[in-house]
Formats: sequence, C-alpha cells, structure tokens
Amino acid sequence: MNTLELIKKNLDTFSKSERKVAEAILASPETAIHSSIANLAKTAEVSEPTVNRFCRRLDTKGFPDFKLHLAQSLANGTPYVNRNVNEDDGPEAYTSKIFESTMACLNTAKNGLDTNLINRAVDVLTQANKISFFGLGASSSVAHDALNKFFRFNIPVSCFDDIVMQRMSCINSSEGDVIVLISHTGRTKLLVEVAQLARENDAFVIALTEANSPLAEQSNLVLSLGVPEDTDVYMPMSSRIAQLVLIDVLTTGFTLRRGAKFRDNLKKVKVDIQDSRFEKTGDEEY
Amino acid sequence: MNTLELIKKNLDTFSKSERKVAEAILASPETAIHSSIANLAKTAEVSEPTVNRFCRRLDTKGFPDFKLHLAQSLANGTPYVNRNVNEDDGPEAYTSKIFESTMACLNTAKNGLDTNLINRAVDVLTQANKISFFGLGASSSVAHDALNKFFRFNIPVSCFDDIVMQRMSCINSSEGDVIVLISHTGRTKLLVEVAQLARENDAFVIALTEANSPLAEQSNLVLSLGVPEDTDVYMPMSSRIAQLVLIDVLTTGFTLRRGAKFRDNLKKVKVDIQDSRFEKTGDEEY
DNA sequence: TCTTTTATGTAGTTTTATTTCATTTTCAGT
DNA sequence: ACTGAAAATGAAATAAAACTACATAAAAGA
Repeated sequence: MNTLELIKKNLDTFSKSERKVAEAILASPETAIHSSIANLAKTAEVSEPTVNRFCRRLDTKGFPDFKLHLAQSLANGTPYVNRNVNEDDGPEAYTSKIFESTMACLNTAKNGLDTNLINRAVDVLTQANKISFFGLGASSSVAHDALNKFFRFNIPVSCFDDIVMQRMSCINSSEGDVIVLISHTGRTKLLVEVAQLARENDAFVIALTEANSPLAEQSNLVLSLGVPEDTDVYMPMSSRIAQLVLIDVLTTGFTLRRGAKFRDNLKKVKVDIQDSRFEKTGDEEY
Repeated sequence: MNTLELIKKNLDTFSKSERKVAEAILASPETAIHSSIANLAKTAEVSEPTVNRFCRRLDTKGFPDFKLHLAQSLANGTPYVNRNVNEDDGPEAYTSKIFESTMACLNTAKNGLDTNLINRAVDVLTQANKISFFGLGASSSVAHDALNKFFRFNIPVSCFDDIVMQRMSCINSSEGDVIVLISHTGRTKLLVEVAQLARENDAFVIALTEANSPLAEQSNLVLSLGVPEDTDVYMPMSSRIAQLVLIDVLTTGFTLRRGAKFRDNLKKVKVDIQDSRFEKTGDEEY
C-alpha cells in the first residue's frame, strides 16, 4: 500500500504528536523526504524520537527507511496507486486515477506471473493443430484480440463469444487442439462446462483466469494474473487489460519460438495492410 | 530520467572504482537502497568516499539522496524505458519487457492526453441519442469492449466491425447521434470514408486516433493518445491498450456525469451477472 | 484522588555520512 | 622508460544524523 495513502487513512489512529508529524508530511511530502529527522521534528513541532516512533508505527525500520518508502510512493507515475475515483472528481482527476491504477495493476500482474507456466503455454500453443479462444461478456473482446493476433501466424485459429458455438467447437475438437478460455473470475458456470466438454474431447485447455477458481480446476494449464478483484462501481476492470497484455506476451513467445522463417510471414501481413492506407511509412495495424 | 537506467547508460563514463559501485548497485538495487554507505562500499570493494563521489556524479546531494532517487526508480509502476524484445530473450525477459513497455506507453498516453477534450467527449456522449463504436481489424476488439461497457448504461448503443454495416449505420444516422471511430494510425482509407459519411448525415464524430491524421481531420473531436508508433516486429501494439484505458476513462466520466440515479443501474447489471456464477461474493464481470 | 498506563521529550550514544588530506595510479610529454 | 602533473582512491578525522535509555508529563481508569 502506498505510504502516503496509508498515512492519510490512519490519521486518527495516531497520537496527538504523531498526528502533527503526519500533517507536516502530508502538507509537503516532497519536503519531508529531503529533510533530516531534526528538521522534520522542528517543522512538526515535536521531538525527534516522536518522529522516529511515528515511522516505526508505519512498519518501517526507522526514519531513513520511512523516507525510502515515502519516496517510492511519490515516484513518477505512481503518486496515487489504486486510488478510487470519487463522485466529485474532475476529468483531470479521474483520468490520472484510471491510468495510474491500470499501471499499478499491470505491475502487480507482472510480479505475480509464473514465467514457467507462460513457457509451458507457449510450448503447447506452438505444437497445437488448432487454437480456439473463447470468452463471454467482457472477456469476449480479449478473445477477439487474441484471434486477431494469432490469425497472422497463418495457423488454424478461431474465436467464439457465443456459448452454443463454443460447445459445438468443443465437441468437434480432438487431441492436438488447444482451447484458451478467458474469464476474469473463473466462476462463469457456462464456461466451466465448456472446459469440461473440451477435455472430454481430448483438447488441451489453457485458462486465463483466477487461480483456484472452478474454471482453473477444470483446465490443464492456468495462467493467473493475481490482480486484485475490482471492488468499486466507478472503477473499470483493469484485469481485462492485464489479460490483453498477457495475450501479447503469449504472442511474442509464440513468434520467438517459431523462429526466423515465421517472422517473415508477419512482415508480409503488415506490408499488405499498408496498401489499404493513406501514404505514410512504417505503420502497422488499424 | 530513471536513475537505474541512468547508471546503466553511463557505465563507461565512470572510473574503475566507480564502476564497481555501479555494478554492485545494478546487481541488486533493492539491497543497495537498504544498505549503509559502509555496507555498499564493502560489497563493491571500494572505500566509502568513492561511493559518495559516485553519488555526486549522478547529480545527487550525497548517498542518502541517491538512495532516495534510486528508490523512486524502483517504485511500483514506474515506467521503464522502452526496451525491445530480442530474438534470444527467454520467457522471463520478454514477459517483463512487454509489461514494462506497456506501462511506459500508458504513462506517455496519460501525459499526452488533453483532459479538456475528454471532458468535451463525455459531454457529447452523455447528450447523445445513440452511440456507435466502429473499428476495423485490431481496433475492432477495442470497439467491442466499448460496446460492452456502454451497453450497461441502458442507452441505445451499437458496435460494428464490418465496413458495410458501418456505412449503413452512418447513412441512417441523424443529428444527436454520436459515432466513435477507433483507429490506431488514422490512415485506414475505408474508415476515413465512414467518418465523412457520418458527418454528411449530421452525426457527431469522435475519433480515437493519431493527431493530424486523415481520420482526425474528418472528425468533430479527436482524442489522440500521443503514443509512439510501434516499430519492432516483435513488439505488440501497446497503443491498443492505451485506447482501452481511454475507453475506461470515458465510461467513468460518463457514469460520474449521469449522477447517482444512474449508478444504481450499474449495480443492477452486476447483481444479475452474479446469478450466473458459482457462489462467491463480490465478483463482477466475466 | 491515586495509580497505572501511555505519550512525549531530554540528553547521551551509536551509527552513518562527509570532508580533509595523504597516497597511489594513470597518463601525457619528454 | 622516466618524470611530473592530474586524476583517482582510501585512511582517518570530523560532522551530521538517527537512535536509545531514561525521566517526566499527560491521560485514563479505578
């Protein structure tokens, strides 16, 4: 948790003098990280040990350690990690908050990912006869995105956001087919059934979902993002973004694994797209 | 500039002993910020003044100040310098690179956005009779995502990734209708034509695209991300992610603008989705 | 009101960082 | 290769900062 936010939140748990310290810091955090303990004590009109005790109350080793934590919470790009949007936020405020919390979410996802599993997934994908991406509701756009990327590899790939088509596709699957199921919570009943159906028909099931969820249990390989669940009505679903980045990672892993010959293929697709453009060089995508 | 990157970049400008310090820090930056100058000097096998001089060479006031800067560059979410994926990167390497460059891209987008324009866009959207999202190719999944979000507001909203349907929809549009066009480069001929068609039929055109592009010129309002264009074959299209976050921002602005009554609507949708789930509380989305 | 607990500050101690200066290394010019 | 200037480095001393122990004051409970 962001130290600055932590101080704000715990303001009322501090003693009288400690609150003075907290207020002095909140008033000008930038100044605080460049002050000595003596200086800050003077600003807050308390004694030095009080400042020190204040630091320890916030689970830091002491004043220097506290400054380190505070500095990190003021660092470029993360002034207000995961701050929720308020009813009275202006465009400036909610825009920063959403961008920043999305970045924080990606960082968490990055740290929580198991690269061995990613490697396994890339393995499985490169050896697949056919790849299918399934998602329902909000996850369907992630599946579409995956389709768009894998389509360029010129391998059999499909994508369905229709439960009936998904089931039909599973029934027709066989060994060597890989089915990638995308679900934020991993608790969508219909999709869990799809996973079962796919496995009954010998397909390999990769799930992009929460660890230990019902869907995860029905899958052969689970890539979980470890992103905290969204709690606020105002807050958008950042986990979806993390899933998309994970798709990017898988695509990249796939490209690298397939080697140089394969990459030429990609270039061809890009060059062709160019022709449908107004002139300007070096562009890709739409 | 990020301190850690700065050290890497300037490695060859340091003297022999100073390089030892640099290498000790790069080897384990997390350890470095928690060490005393004496400790770090011992690890690097140099004297304490050398460490101090090293810090000053990097434009800091001294060792504690340097640690502060270093801590900030290690902070959660800090955008790393865009590094491209290499042919011989392992899963660990390409995963971090992709996540980090995506975060860097979001940070750039955040800084480049004009919140006044966002506010205007939210204005226009809240007053619309009907909203349509159009995208082609890779941008179609962004359009779908937007549909999914705006759909919950219980207002007339549609989404097409088919050029014929897009044109038909434009022809049927009238004053009060808003059409949101999504295109990374803003140079897709067909989509530029769609913009013209929409305006001829009195629709208001919002473009999520590059500034000064042909599409931008045909639109009433342009939201440009200012994200650098993708140059590398291996690199995924991060701008797409930025577009999605921008959709999140617009959705949030929309919700806030519509006020409390409206938010109840959102809750209803969420509660309904719950029922199609395996039991567990507090979940949202799919 | 008295006792106990908690909070706060003073003064001394320890740790940490910086400065000064002597020594070593490097390197250009002979 | 030698010499001397300049730069780099480290030892030791100094200064600064942080921390500890303890004493006193305030607050809370009996």
